[in-house]
Amino acid sequence: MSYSLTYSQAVLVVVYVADKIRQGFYDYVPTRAIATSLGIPAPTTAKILQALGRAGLIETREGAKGGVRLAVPAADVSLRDILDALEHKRPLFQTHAHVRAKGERPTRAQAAIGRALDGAEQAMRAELARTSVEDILAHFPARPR
Amino acid sequence: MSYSLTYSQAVLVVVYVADKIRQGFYDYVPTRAIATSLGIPAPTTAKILQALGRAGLIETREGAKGGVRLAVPAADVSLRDILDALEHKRPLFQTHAHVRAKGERPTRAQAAIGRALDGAEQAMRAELARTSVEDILAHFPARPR
DNA sequence: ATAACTAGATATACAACGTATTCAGTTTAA
DNA sequence: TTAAACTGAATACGTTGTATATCTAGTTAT
Repeated sequence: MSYSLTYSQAVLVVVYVADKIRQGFYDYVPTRAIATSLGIPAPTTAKILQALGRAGLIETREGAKGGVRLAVPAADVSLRDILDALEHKRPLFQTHAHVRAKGERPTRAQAAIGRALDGAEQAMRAELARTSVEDILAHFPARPR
Repeated sequence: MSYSLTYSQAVLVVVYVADKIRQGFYDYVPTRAIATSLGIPAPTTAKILQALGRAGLIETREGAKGGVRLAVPAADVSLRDILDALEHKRPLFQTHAHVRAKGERPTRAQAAIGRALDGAEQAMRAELARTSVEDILAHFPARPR
């Protein structure tokens, strides 16, 4: 199992939008332009952008010359922010919800397992928080060749 | 999205089997006994055990008085071992496979994103590797009350 | 008025998951 | 030898989530 493809696409979208600013384009970027450039279907792109907008990572403008642009500086957007925008802090591991063990021993085991899995998830989230969109941008030049 | 419920169940299963040994029961434990005690459907339990068996974490015995038992000491089984047995090292994040961005800039962005996501996954896996089944067992007493 | 945009809702196909059932083979005990 | 207790394997089914497509409605600039 894995995180949805949409998350990776969302990161790419945010990076693309941030890159536009870095290249000196400060206008709103239309959804369709993003979709075309990144090879992501427009409806999917729109959905991603809506989630990012609701999370306050981008701002949108309706109407002609509308589109999206970054609402916060690229350095202030971490991969974790994007994950939360898409996944709404949904837990990575399913622990207590549906396992109906009988007896105290398995129940205590479950609690211990749950804590360990939580720890692993927090480790991952902490690592994601360490990487900002600006860090990604740093891997290629600001100016197109 | 999340890891399958099956993974959490698998951990619980391994802990249960290890706990049996700790309680002085060295016989093979039948699948059905595990399923009943843990409230996991028998076919699901069987599938989990098959995966664990293929990974060498447990050994199985067919026939009457058959069942499963731990193939390695509980201290040598980490939560990561169990994850790999169930998920076969499938990546947590979908990165390169289906995003068909056009141009070098998005492609380089993708590579950078992929590396960052890999790092996050490795952080999680490292954390899982730090917890053994014995660590889980340590959270409750060896002897039943 | 028209074109270019987002927002929202609905629909569809597909994959994955969890569970159930059936059959076949193995092993032990009586 | 037979029956019971077990695992292994295959198949089926229902549910859920995901990705994509389509359509309608509203907004904004020219």
